[in-house]
Amino acid sequence: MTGTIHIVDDEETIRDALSFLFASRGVQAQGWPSGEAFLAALPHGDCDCLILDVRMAGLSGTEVFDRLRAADFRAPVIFLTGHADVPVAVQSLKAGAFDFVEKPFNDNLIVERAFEAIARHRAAAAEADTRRDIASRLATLSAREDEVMHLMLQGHLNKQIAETLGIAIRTVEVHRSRILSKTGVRNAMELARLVGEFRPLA
Amino acid sequence: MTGTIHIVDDEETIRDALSFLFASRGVQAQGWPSGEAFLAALPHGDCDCLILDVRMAGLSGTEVFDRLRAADFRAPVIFLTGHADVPVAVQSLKAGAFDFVEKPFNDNLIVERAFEAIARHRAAAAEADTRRDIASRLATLSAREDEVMHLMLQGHLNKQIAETLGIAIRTVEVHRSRILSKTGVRNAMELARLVGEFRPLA
DNA sequence: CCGTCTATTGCGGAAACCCACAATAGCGCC
DNA sequence: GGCGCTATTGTGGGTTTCCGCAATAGACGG
Repeated sequence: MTGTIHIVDDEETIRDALSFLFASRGVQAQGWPSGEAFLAALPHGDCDCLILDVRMAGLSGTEVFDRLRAADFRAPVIFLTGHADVPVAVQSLKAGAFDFVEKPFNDNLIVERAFEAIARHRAAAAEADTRRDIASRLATLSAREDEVMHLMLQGHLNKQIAETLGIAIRTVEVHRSRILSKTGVRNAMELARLVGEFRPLA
Repeated sequence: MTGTIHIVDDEETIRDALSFLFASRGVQAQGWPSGEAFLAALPHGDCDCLILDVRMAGLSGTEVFDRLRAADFRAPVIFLTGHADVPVAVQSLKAGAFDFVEKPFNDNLIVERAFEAIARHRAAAAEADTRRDIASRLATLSAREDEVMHLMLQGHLNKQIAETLGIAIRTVEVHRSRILSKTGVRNAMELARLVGEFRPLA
């Protein structure tokens, strides 16, 4: 497993222990003594997983989490907590946190959770790439082409689309051809697959 | 809001208070004094939401939850807990519980959570219905028809499918026609939409 | 004004799709 | 054996799709 884990905890012993633990597992780790310090650096691209303590001087873990979400931070967040607090745990999980681990924690457990979080993050990033690619292709379509595409995807014949839009069949054919060309597919079925991957066919 | 909520808690005062609260909001409620009693009755179809206490004599709430999941019980489960226990809360949520509420709870909060759970349950049930309908249609296809359908959905021409399967084009046309007829769609595009709703196009 | 792009349209020919009508063969079940 | 179902195939005719070639009109920006 490779990747980079960031650890935000105001207890230096925890930061160092976790950094050493992850380094021994082949993962890079960087510690931050406060939420403020981490937010000031905010390494979007160079963070595969964030381990975040709940209770800290200054900004609390949950406050940091709120700011990260507002900043569209996508890496998975594993909370550490030394004091049980069910509502905070429940709310954070429902808000998208990856996990909640109590201190003192088992080394194997924290590593396993972190590695799973990284794997999930990787998969989600790949899917986001695909969606971005498809979106950029669809963005090249003119308004009319977009209109024709939706009718195509609903299974309408060219003559039906022509009637609906009040244009000639030949015009529909031209739009169809340009849609397929711009999106890089060979036929309407491939287009359906492309758009289906992007979002549910509406 | 209509529906039926079941409440499992060994404290009679809690059961009665919640039953009364929900009845006053137009929702039917039924109380059970133990997990064992609820599991013995196990009202699959007549349960839109289950409110389940964590700490009970006999089977605990989480033990009941495990058994419900093993029994393919689909209604959303809201846990009540009077003693904070973060690992239990985290584990239950990750296992699919809808929410975790601490006692003593605010009436409005519990009602709001329950109503949202019911709404989610309804939406999920409707989606499951759609998937079941589609599955039953696809189940009517013969092995050969299924084979042809997949090639169709990949955008292959009839002549290509014929070559791939080593059969005549006319045979491919016959299979196509039967596939559309059996699935109740008008053309290949509608078929793609149907299958796309069922599962991602592979 | 000129160039670029989109939207629109027509003609004619080729390819692809669709299907009624008809038939044979194989398999499984009663 | 008879029946029902699936798989397969052919013929001929109609419909739909596709596209090269060609052209006009409008909007926008330099």
